[in-house]
This record gives sequence, structure tokens and C-alpha cells, in this order.
Amino acid sequence: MDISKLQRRSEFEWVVAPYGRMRVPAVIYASVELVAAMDEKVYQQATQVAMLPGIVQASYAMPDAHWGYGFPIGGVAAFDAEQGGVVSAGGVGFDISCGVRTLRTGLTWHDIEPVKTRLADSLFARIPAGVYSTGQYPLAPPEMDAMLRGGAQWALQRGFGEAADLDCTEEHGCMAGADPAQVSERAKRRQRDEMGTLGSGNHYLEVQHVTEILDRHIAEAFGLRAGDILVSIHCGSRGLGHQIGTDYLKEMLQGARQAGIGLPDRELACAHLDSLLGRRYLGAMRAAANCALANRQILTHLTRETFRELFPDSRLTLLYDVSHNTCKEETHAVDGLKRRLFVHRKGATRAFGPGHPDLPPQFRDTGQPVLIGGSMGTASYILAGAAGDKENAFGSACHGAGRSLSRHEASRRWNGRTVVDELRAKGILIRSPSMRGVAEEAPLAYKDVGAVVAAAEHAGLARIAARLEPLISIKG
DNA sequence: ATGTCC
Repeated sequence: MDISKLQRRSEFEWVVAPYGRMRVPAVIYASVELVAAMDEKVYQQATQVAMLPGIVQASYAMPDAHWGYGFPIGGVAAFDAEQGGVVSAGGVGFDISCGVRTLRTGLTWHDIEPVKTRLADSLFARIPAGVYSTGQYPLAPPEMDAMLRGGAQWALQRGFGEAADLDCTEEHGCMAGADPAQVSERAKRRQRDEMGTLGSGNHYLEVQHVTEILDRHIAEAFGLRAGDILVSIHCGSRGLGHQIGTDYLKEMLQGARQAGIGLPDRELACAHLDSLLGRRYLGAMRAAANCALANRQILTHLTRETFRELFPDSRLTLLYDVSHNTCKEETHAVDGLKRRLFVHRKGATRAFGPGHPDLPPQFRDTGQPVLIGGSMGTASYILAGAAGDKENAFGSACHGAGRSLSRHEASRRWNGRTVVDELRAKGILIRSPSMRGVAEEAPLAYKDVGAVVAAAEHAGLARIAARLEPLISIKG
């Protein structure tokens, strides 16, 4: 990105003042190196989002931002229904409510290392992964609707997981306002056999160890110590969310034309929040969020079963479950006035800080855990939301390393088998049904996650608590 | 991300 087009408001904050059809500024949080390396498309997309009706305060891009469909991945934008605000399917993303959950295992590196190969093979045998994978829990229509309404709470009632898991899941495991009637039959049909599956692309299940504690107070509150083994699960709403995105994008393109919303880009198709179409999308999107929550809950159950085979006394407890592709109705202070806003976070994690009223009691002192997955074979980080009195980007942070090369370019440059062998030499075991998928996810196809989280911290979005490195990665 | 083009 040409940084001469940006004003540097502070060391890690870059601003495009409104010009042309922009209603608000565009703000990018990043180091000079990250912003210079960003695709020009991020500038274009962040400024075009700033043109949408009812946008409040600014259009934001996180340090891991890259080119997405309509909105940048790593984009945050909030809209006010009373000021003609909109909801956009492209502003949530196709993988609705994709997210990360991290479990503590009570085990240490010394417990895992001798059985690493067996554990990798057991997990790969138990966790369905890959684009065509199906699970063991087909859902007939009435069950499908119950799942779409109940999310992780539904999963718990069906025997997947423990009651305490819900206390450590955003929305307490169930997104309110889900309306299965707004989800097409086609979307439900696609999901029928996909519950409890990881999916493909950048989705993974990783066994990780804590290699560094960077904030002793937060780490202690999160129950993390150096050498601890954690399991992180990154996945979303599979075929259902994708189909909902496809269905509503098409409707929103027609609807925007009829509603007289001038779109700077057809990929920014949207509907007024107070319109029937806008409300229908929100009902469907929230149902997809429950699908993702239920999916991660089932995968948690499968993970626990696998660990119990090798470690009969192991007890896996949930640290937290966060989504990073959402639109949520939240209260935020804008120019000193509290307003109800619809906050789109696409490839961006909610990062509410200490004292935020929406957080469960155990996170009131620290702020919520912000779970940042690196690329395959590289570090992940656990952060905590920043202090509320200087909330940035409506309480949001980055979600991962962010791509630096396209999938196509990555698969051209690397061979999957070679990538697996190189990581094995570093003590990291990869299990995947797709060597092409592994090539697309090669570590060097992503930005440096360490630089991304450092920028997030310096920009005041969140505070780094712990660094994790992978031992085993089950890839889709 | 995705029955990787209904």
C-alpha cells in the first residue's frame, strides 16, 4: 500500500480522511512495515466500506488485513439502524461465525512428546477434516432447526461437552435471535452430514505448548503456564454458512438496487437493518453462528474422547471460544453517547477489555481472551482485550496472521509433502487429507503473526499474554 | 471459506 496516501495519527494508526463518497474516515492499525506490505485492495475496500449508509465513526482495518470479498478480511465496521444503517453479507464473510476455541489439558510438553505420533494419528482418525468430510451426526430437519436455535447449548443437551463449557463461550454458547425459517432448505441440506467436521482451508485442530508467558497476571488468570499443553480448534459453519452467504448476497444485490442504496462495489451488497431483508439475514446469520458454536462443541467432545484414550485421567477445560466472522448488536459510546450498533467483524476478533459488562465474571478483571491463530507450523498467541476507557475499533483486534500470498500463488510455489517434511524436522506433525491444501497453507504464504500481534498490542487493541507453538496440526 | 463453477 502506498503510505503517502495515509495520515499517520500515531505510530500504529493510519487514517484516510473522508473524501468523495466516504461518510467517515478509514483507519488502519498497523506498523509501518505491515501497512506498507498490505495489498492496495485493503485501502480500496476500507475506503469503500466507509461509503456505506449509516456507518458510524470509521471503517477499520486490523494489522492482519488483506483483500476479501467486498470488505477486507480484518475489517470492522459498525452501523446504526436509526441512521439508515445496513447489514452486509460480505461484511460478515462466507464462513459465518468462523472462530477459535482453546482448551487447557492439564498436561505438559513432557506428557505429550513421547506419544506425539500416536496422538496425531488418533486425532486425525477421529476428527473429520477436509472439504468433502462428513461427520457421525446427521441431522434430520427438526433436529437441524433445534441445532440452529440452540448452538452449543443444543450440543450440550445431546451429550457433547460439559456445562462449564458454556460459561466460556461467547453468547453463552447460543446466539439469540436465530431464525431457522430464514435459512434455505439447500443450506440445511448441505449441513445435514457436516456437523462435527473441521472443514478445509485455514481450519485446523492443533495441539500446542505454551512457550512464553508475556503477561504473568493475565496468563495466571487464564490458567496458563509455560510448558502447558493446549488444544485449539479453528473452524466455522461449513456448508450452511457458505450457502447462507451465497443466498443473501444475491438477494442483497437486488434489494440494494430496489432500496436505492448506491453501492461502491457490487460485492458490498447490503440491506437496511430495519428492512425485512436485513432482519431475515440477521436471523439466518445468527442461526449459522449457532451452527458454528455447535460444531466447535462437538469437535471438543471428539477431542476429549481422543485424549482420554491416551490419558485416561486428563480433563480438558475450555479457556474460551471466540468468533471472528460476525455481525453483533452491541452498545458502544460514540462521542460520549451510548448507542446500539451492529458491529461487523470480518476476520476480526471481539476484544472487550476489563470491566466490560457483557463479559462473564471470570474475565471482568482481565478482559476477554483474544485467541489468535498463526499459520500452519507457526506460533499462536493468546491476548486479552484492552482497557475499556480507550476502546478502539469498537473493542476489536486481529484474528490471525493474515495471508500475504493467494492460495493459487502458494500452491504454485510449494509442494505439500515437502512442507510436511520440513515441519516434521522441526518437531511439528501435520496430518491432512489434502497435500494441495497443505501447500496453500504453507507458513510463508502468511504474514509474520508475531509482527501482527505486536502491532495489535501497540495500537492498544489488546495485550499479549502468552505465545504458543504447535506440536500437532490436523489440517482440513 | 466452499458439494473450490448450477
